[in-house]
Amino acid sequence: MKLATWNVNSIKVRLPQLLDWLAQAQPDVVCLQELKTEAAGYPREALEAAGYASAVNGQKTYNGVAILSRAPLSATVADIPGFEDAQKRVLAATVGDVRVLCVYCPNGQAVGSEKYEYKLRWFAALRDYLAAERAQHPQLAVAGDFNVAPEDRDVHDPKAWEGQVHVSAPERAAWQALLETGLQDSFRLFEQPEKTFSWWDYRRMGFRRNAGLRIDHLLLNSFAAGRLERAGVDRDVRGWEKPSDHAPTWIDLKD
DNA sequence: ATGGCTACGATCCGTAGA
Repeated sequence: MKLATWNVNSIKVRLPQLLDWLAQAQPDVVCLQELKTEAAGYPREALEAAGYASAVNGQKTYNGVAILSRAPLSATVADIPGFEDAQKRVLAATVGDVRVLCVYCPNGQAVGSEKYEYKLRWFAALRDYLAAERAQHPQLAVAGDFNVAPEDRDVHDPKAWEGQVHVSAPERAAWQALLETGLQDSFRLFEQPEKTFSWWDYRRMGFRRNAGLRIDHLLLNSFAAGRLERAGVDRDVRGWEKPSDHAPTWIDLKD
């Protein structure tokens, strides 16, 4: 089973690239973030024609997440149960024997801002949700845009980013707390090329300079991690016409 | 020191992303 995550930065604008990438990469399950549309504007039929069922938690203009799957999706749950939040950032579904959570974690804007405080509160709620899900499901995968670069090697210029939002100590501690529910960062279970990133700024030729961050992640509990064969980033997609600022990030699990 | 691009929604600029 190939499981991927991609922040598409508008599903309407990115549909052609998404269809091209699906045909090329042949993933079985895909978590999408930043749909920027309500379910009514979601291209369900086009994706069905490409062979994928969709579960959608949409929102106008901002946020919005979906899970695509070739196999049927069941036990769909939107948002973080018990956490009051108007922003559509979370969607869970079961595919085969794997519980899949799609997450679009808050950006945080700037350290100390109101949005930063929201980001930390949101991560605490996610942590509790993951702990509960892990207790309920033998195999758990959490995939999405976490908006945290876990270590300095996940940052193109750690000195320039020091203390900034996405790398600040409280955000990295919040990331660590997610792992401590019993999850592993699949990407780091393999030798990986240095300076592998999943996001590059649209400005200042960020992609051409490889001025990026690794902020899109796939977390697995130990049972799911035992099936892990490969992990990577489809970096080329960031160089396509009219790209998202994120590249698809994926893992292969043994069947 | 700032903004640099892209998407969106209601315009011809503000908000947001990271």
